[in-house]
Amino acid sequence: MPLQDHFPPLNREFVAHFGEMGSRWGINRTVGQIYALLFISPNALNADEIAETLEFSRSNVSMGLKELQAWRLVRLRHQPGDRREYFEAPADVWEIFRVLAEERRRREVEPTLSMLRTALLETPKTDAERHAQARMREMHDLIDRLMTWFDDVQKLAPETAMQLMGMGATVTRVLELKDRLTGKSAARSNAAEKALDRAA
Amino acid sequence: MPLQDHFPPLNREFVAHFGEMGSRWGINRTVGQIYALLFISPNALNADEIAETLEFSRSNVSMGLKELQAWRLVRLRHQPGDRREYFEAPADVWEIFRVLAEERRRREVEPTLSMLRTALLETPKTDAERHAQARMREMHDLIDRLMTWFDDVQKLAPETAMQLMGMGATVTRVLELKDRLTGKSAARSNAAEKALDRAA
DNA sequence: GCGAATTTTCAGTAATTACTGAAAATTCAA
DNA sequence: TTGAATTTTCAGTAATTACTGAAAATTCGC
Repeated sequence: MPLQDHFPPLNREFVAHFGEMGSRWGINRTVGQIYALLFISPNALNADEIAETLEFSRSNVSMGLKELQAWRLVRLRHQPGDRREYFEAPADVWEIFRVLAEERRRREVEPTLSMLRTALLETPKTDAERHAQARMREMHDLIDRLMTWFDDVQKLAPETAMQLMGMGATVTRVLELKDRLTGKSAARSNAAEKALDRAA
Repeated sequence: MPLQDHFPPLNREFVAHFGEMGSRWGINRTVGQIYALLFISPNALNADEIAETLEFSRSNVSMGLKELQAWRLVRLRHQPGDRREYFEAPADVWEIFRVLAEERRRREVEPTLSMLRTALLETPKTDAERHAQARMREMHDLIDRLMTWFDDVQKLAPETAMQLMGMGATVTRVLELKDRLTGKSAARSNAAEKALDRAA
């Protein structure tokens, strides 16, 4: 009886969903499915088990696992008395999020910032270039700010970061205090009010 | 003399970069390039101008613009005395970020949450399903928390949100105060210290 | 309404990306 | 070492996605 016969409908659907989602990101369908399978699996799986469950070729699984390792999304283990390699997804979902964010940043954000910085060093020759450079500066500054801030949040210990999530309202209060001290008017939004209620 | 001869190197590179980046996301290369071109353009462009500058077919530009409109990333304008449609990217980079985040959420996060919620309503039949469901709950709860918190931040007015970016350290202080009041130990990270210095 | 200007659609084709099986490479126990 | 077990590579092919030109649809001034 092949393994995939033991693959329950609930689990199948989860795996299928991540296959679909994977293709909306740059990640391909089968890589998404392999990751999803590992994520919900109670124990580490070897490549043959994955291939049999998902009905992919062994070589496809090998390539998929390589990509997941490049993303640092799966961990390699060895079972005593078994030469095969077993793979698992980290247990802590917050860690998974953190790793994913780091990798996307390294692969997408940093090259973009670097391109922008290079472009900003050039002396514009025409009006078109002058305007383009001004726009690039706006983009650069936004990304740079988002990243600096994200660093601050991300480097906190998981439980502190999770705490932070429930505290948007408190943050708003701090800003208001600062505004009051610096004499600016603190226009408190409706959204902030709701967050305040939830936090209370 | 074709328009693309006036397309300066600085601008070309920016457009090319966003083409590459586009394909790393689900977005295709030409859509990324069209958006980049509109982003750095000092004035709204019509489809023919875009097609000529980027050397795409007119129909390709038409499809690309449709997709950008579906993402709410471009705005349609009309010039007096001209029947053609002109397109532009919003000037405010923070607004662009907000719209992008909203769309990705609608297209990717909400369907995932919905799938997870459905799966969590099922009664697990096997151990495999029981474990899978527990993992799905962890994932659901993380995403749900991230989204709630992101709502709070996002709904603030742009300048307030931008202010917030510079205040990771203040947030940490608030958390420490809360910890002290509730008797927990407040392990303040090195990263938070650095953020504090920067904010001061 | 007519017709020129403009945009959209879509079938066909090109380009890209994904997947497979077979063969090569690696690993490790004996 | 040898060789069985296992993993990786890769050339060929399948599947998917992107792009084009031509035709259809729409829009709007007259």
